[in-house]
Amino acid sequence: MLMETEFAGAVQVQGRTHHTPGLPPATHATAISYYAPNAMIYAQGDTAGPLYQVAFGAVRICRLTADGRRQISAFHFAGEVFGFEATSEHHFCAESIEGTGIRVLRAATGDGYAGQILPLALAGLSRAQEHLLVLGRQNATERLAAFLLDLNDRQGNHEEIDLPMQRLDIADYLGLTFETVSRVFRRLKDARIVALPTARHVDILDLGALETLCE
Amino acid sequence: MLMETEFAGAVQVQGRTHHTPGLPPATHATAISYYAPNAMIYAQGDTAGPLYQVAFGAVRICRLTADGRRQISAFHFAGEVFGFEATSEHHFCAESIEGTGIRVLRAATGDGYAGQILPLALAGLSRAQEHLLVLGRQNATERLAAFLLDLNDRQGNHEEIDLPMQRLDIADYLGLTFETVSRVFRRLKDARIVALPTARHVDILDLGALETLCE
DNA sequence: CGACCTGTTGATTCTGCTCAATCAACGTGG
DNA sequence: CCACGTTGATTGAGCAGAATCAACAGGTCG
Repeated sequence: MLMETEFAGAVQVQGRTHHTPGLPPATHATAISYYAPNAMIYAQGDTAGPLYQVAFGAVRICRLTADGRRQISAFHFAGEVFGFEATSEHHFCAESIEGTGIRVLRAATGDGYAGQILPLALAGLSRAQEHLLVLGRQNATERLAAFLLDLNDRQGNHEEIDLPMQRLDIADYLGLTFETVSRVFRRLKDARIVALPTARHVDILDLGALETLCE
Repeated sequence: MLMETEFAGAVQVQGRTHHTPGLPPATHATAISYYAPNAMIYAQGDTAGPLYQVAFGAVRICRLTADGRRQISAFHFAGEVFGFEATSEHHFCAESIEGTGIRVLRAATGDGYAGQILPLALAGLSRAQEHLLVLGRQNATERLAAFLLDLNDRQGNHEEIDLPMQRLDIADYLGLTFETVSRVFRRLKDARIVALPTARHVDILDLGALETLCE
């Protein structure tokens, strides 16, 4: 569905004016920067400030440890806003997953906008806390079930999920290995709870069973 | 160090006027409610609104799954503010760990205060994201080391840590069992990295080693 | 004192990781 | 067109770390 041109960085694209979910009121369309798949939007250690909104595509927010382990703290899709930081420095990095358009909203330092930013920050906090429960207390099957239900919600509850990210990204988000993610998909398939027409497309066959799996 | 009277609920105590870390400017001292150990401050499902500040004591923010597993998303100590919610309903519950004094700050709905609340919410988000890395990608030893370093920081870097919470609380915070927490303490003791004069008091003997443990 | 709670330690089990092979899809270049 | 290399995904075998089950010690409180 997206352009697959090959830029290392970003390029300006004409912005559109429609309002997407998560966009604060009184924000006007700005230019959209295009990022090729797996491009860095900001890095760990970069100066923080502006907020970013996904126009199209998908973004992963991740962090690397010294020995190469990676934790993805969140995925962001069209309409969602990311880039909040408590300090002036980014503790995580943001990367495009597929070809992705990004709007830069504004510097987050303006106090007059705090009332608009606060709900977004609180939503992010809530999502992170929810994910703590998954990482701290759920097994591999429950983790993947929770992930699929989350994606299903965010993609309109059509029970047909598009996975823009590869198995390693899912694994690093769920605190598993990509082999385990693959095996759990297999188990869900064998149990006729989901179908996998392709590796990047999931049909939910038994929504109730999936919900039961993560309580 | 604290009163251990036995109230099921809270009782009003005279508030003091000094400023503690994390207290937003222009907030004046209000009455302090006293909570006995293990008292509920708010429950999962309660209506959200006001923010709370720990005057003295310690609080755990936790969530239970249907089958009884528990995840503690955060601990809060004197001066810290908690009670943020993205929706009008609490998704987590807050409980006192020991005898604890709580100030109710104000209804969080006033937009004029968003500029004061936002930094606190962002700090909470940052802490939650940090904890995602611990739960998703670190082993038992690394988790406990990170926990001890965090507490050491928050208690003034004296390398003498006071643990107000029991092993089960630590376990539910770190996504482990209390037996594993106990065993890791043993290993750190055997390695002369910490000493445990009592089960609730930790002396850090080798700060560098502890820091190396969690990269 | 006895009951209970917290914490420690041991034995065993099991989930998910590591290491490794295989396969399919895709792109490139001869 | 096919040979080759690469990347992503799947699957298998064996292992390790943490969970589970269980026993026990020390302290506190009725």
